[in-house]
Amino acid sequence: MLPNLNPLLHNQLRLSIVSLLIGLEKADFNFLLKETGASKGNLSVQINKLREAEYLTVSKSFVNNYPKTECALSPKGIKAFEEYVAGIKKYIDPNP
Amino acid sequence: MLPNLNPLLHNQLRLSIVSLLIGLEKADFNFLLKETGASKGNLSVQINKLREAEYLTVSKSFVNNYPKTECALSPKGIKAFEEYVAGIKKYIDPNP
DNA sequence: TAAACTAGTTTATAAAATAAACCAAATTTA
DNA sequence: TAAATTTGGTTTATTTTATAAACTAGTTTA
Repeated sequence: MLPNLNPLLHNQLRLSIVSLLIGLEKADFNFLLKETGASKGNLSVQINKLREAEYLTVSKSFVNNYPKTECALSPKGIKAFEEYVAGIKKYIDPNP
Repeated sequence: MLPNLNPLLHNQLRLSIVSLLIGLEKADFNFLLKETGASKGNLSVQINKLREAEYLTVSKSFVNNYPKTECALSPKGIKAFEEYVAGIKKYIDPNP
């Protein structure tokens, strides 16, 4: 039977965030905003959901007097992404 | 930028239905019920959404006095699935 | 003929996604 | 220097979606 897909990752915006972070290891709020095309509100909410699940860590600082929010995947997040990838492949790969 | 994912297919149950039908060309309600593990109500709703989008055709008949609902993917559904597969691969494939 | 079963559909509720509205601090402009 | 604008977000309200529970309609079995 087809495996369950982690509902936290089976969402376009959250999957985008994690997919981008997998390649980058670290990214700030505005980078994610531009790359995903999401609204600020939606991005903020989804980053928080991933943070609550401990899939990523969020560090806030001030750079040039402005607040700066940076995100980085945690090992837990990397593992969840890898499992999600293995799972979705069963749905999309006709020859497993 | 990462492509948008067809929201109709980016749902576990509907993706399961289409994924199963891609391999089978035709399947009845109870087969899909067993293979997906969904509730009857949920399966009924999601089949109807796919039918409304013309991703699959539904034919109803009577076999051994009982109603029988059969589903088959349409060319439109096959195309949508192929596009979805191409899209999600950009999210999960680190080396495109 | 009543109980249980088949094969679904409809509907009510819960959860999720999203955008709009908001906020505070910094900066620019008039 | 006061008002307007921009930055970098968060909170909240609304809409959409997903799901299960309840229901329908008919059949079989005891």
